[in-house]
Amino acid sequence: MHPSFRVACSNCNLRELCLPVGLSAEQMQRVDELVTVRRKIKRGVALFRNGEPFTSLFAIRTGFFKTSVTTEDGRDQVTGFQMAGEIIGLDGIVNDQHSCDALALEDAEVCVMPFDRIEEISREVSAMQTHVHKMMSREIVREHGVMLLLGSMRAEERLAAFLLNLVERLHSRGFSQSELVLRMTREEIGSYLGLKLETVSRTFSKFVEEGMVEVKQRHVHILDADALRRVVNSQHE
Amino acid sequence: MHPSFRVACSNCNLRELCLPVGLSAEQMQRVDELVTVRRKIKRGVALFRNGEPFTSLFAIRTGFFKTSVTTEDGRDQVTGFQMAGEIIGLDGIVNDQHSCDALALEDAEVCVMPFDRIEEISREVSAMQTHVHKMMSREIVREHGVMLLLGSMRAEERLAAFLLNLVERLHSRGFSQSELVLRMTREEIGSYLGLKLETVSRTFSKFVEEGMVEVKQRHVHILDADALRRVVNSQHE
DNA sequence: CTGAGTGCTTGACGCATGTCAAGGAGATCG
DNA sequence: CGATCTCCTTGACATGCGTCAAGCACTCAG
Repeated sequence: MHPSFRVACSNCNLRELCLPVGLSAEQMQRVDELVTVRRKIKRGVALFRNGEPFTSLFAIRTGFFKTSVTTEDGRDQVTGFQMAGEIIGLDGIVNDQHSCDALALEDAEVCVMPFDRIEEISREVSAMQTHVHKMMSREIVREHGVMLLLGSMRAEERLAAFLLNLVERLHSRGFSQSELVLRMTREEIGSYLGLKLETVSRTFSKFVEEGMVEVKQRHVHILDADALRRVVNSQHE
Repeated sequence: MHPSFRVACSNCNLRELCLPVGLSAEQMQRVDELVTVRRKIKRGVALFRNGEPFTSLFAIRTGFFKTSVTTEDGRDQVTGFQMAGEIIGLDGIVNDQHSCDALALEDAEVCVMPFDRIEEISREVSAMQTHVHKMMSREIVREHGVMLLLGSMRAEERLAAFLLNLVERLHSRGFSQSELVLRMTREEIGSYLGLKLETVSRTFSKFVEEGMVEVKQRHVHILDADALRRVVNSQHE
């Protein structure tokens, strides 16, 4: 936890993902005071855990995370996978403590954004305020989508939607629209999609048989994205 | 849409559900400017629909709503049921348009809270700002719970969890902890829980056989809440 | 190189839930 | 009061996914 160089959001290449756009120089200066610390997280290590006090949101600079909720009786549900430019920790605001676990699926670095400072800046810079509101609303809408997926889709539809979503988010960050490397296990995908790992594996195999994707362990090559889209919209019902 | 009397949050008996507590008289006065209009919604009528421009959040004063998302291919998912004191419309913030439908399941009245005014007051009254953030975070956490339910629970567990949640929310509003009237159909419950209406019906019947509840159409009497809790925590896995 | 560990695939089988169908119970309205 | 409609219940059957089990494919340590 030794920021070897001055952190400045204004110079960050992920700026437009984490922060509002169109700020004046003066406003940008205010916002630059937001992130004072970056934190490196090794693969397999938790950024935060359920029950820990909430103080900050985290903007992912590099790496890949999963968030999951757990019940006393040992049930476990992955609630999302997060990549560079995305924000984690919003769940902690309501009770001043985190209500899920955030685990790094590969070595990662996050920008620590103390929430009281976010609130302070939001009161002064209304673009920042709007940005925070939209960020939270976006998460709510994302979760609506997951509920739709879990509540009404079949295994193939779920996995196809998952792959398309992942590759789209990667593409918007400058990666390929057809190649991706899964950072999570089949079991974690299954947890997220409400399926068992065997079903995930079988469904991958089925997609391969049908020529829609190539799969080599965690390397996935999407050969026919339209076919995947048709699977998602198969309006089976 | 003719508010027959001056609307004043400061006098509202639902104040502590919709608004921050511990405001000074001066702050309360600011907040009182928030709601200028109340709107009555008849059963079966939409408060808003997917795609409509977003301008306001709505605080439910009386009545009962469901929110649902729909895809082009006709899939439909109920994302929540909302009752007095709860806020709907948060999904609309991110894209300035609503991304779900909100339908009144019984005659209802809502307080219209223009969002630009919410933002304005939030900048001045930090208790209001915090309140808004917590409201949105609460919704995110609630949806995590639904994801857990949809992703990892079996039919009986889902329905038991649903009933316990409903009755708890009603109880905290001064209603019975054991009696409730369902405002939604079996099909709507099913959509919310990711089940078909027949499964919902059969599961109700099973709970009745086992003496946990009495069910007469939409009237439900919970006879053994602990048994329902055990069903939810059956850690079947 | 070898062995152990973890993650992945595949097969056989079972069960929870979906599907289809029939009929009953209340509500609403002429 | 009877007709119609919507909602609900229940049965019989089908099937998608889970469960259990075996073995393979990487990775990493020694």
